Amino acid sequence: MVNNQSVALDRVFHALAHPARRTMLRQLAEGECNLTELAEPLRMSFVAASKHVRVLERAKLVRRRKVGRTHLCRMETKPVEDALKWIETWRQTWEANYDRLDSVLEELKTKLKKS
Amino acid sequence: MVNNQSVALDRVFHALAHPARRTMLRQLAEGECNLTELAEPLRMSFVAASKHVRVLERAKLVRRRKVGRTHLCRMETKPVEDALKWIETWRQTWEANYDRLDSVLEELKTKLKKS
DNA sequence: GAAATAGTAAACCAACTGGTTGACAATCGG
DNA sequence: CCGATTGTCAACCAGTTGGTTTACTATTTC
Repeated sequence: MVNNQSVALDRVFHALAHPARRTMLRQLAEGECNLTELAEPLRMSFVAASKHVRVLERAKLVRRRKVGRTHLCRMETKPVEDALKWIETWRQTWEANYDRLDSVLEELKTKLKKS
Repeated sequence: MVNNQSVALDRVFHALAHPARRTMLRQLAEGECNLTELAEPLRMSFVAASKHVRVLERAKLVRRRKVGRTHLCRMETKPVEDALKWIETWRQTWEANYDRLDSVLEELKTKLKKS
């Protein structure tokens, strides 16, 4: 059935995996921009930049609002929070286990010193 | 010059952008595994799984240790922490700006009520 | 109404992804 | 030594990504 939540995560992480899109997201964090403003700092054609915006939209990291002939883009934070939540759960597991591992190693080291 | 830090982030986010690799990472958070153990829960050939492990290695999320004929994989957390740090910085910006936007909107609403 | 601006759509391309199969190498257990 | 296990490598393939160019639409501005 290929979980929906999983597909959403796929898209978010994929969206974050390109420097041009991360640049856009940092810019969008400052506030709404239109496509021209988003494309301007990038060393690529306007069309290419427009495609990157679409990737961000597919990941629901960006919502678009048409105002006259310009398309204003606004950042959406929820999908990022979901991604962070996934990482956080994962982190809890590894911290539990790796901390345990570390204390086992520490115990071994202490025992070795005593012997 | 295409920043090195940026390439590292590209790889980490790309590594996280596939469900099979996330499954592997969740499993690795429990402790070291060999390739067979990592491949077993996935509905794909062993070779395909092995390629996913290589993607995780390229992102430095996994280190490999050869023990006899088995390859033990261990998770590395630093690259994830770096990725989280990037998101955190980004979040600080958007919280600053979107909170400000929200209070501006709140102020407007109050003024409207009064008039 | 004509020119400039903001953006989409379509065609194309090289490179990469994610999967397969088949053949091989190395190691372990009897 | 032989068979099973663990894993690699190479070739192949269809689909996606990330970029280009060229042509088009829609809106604003003069």
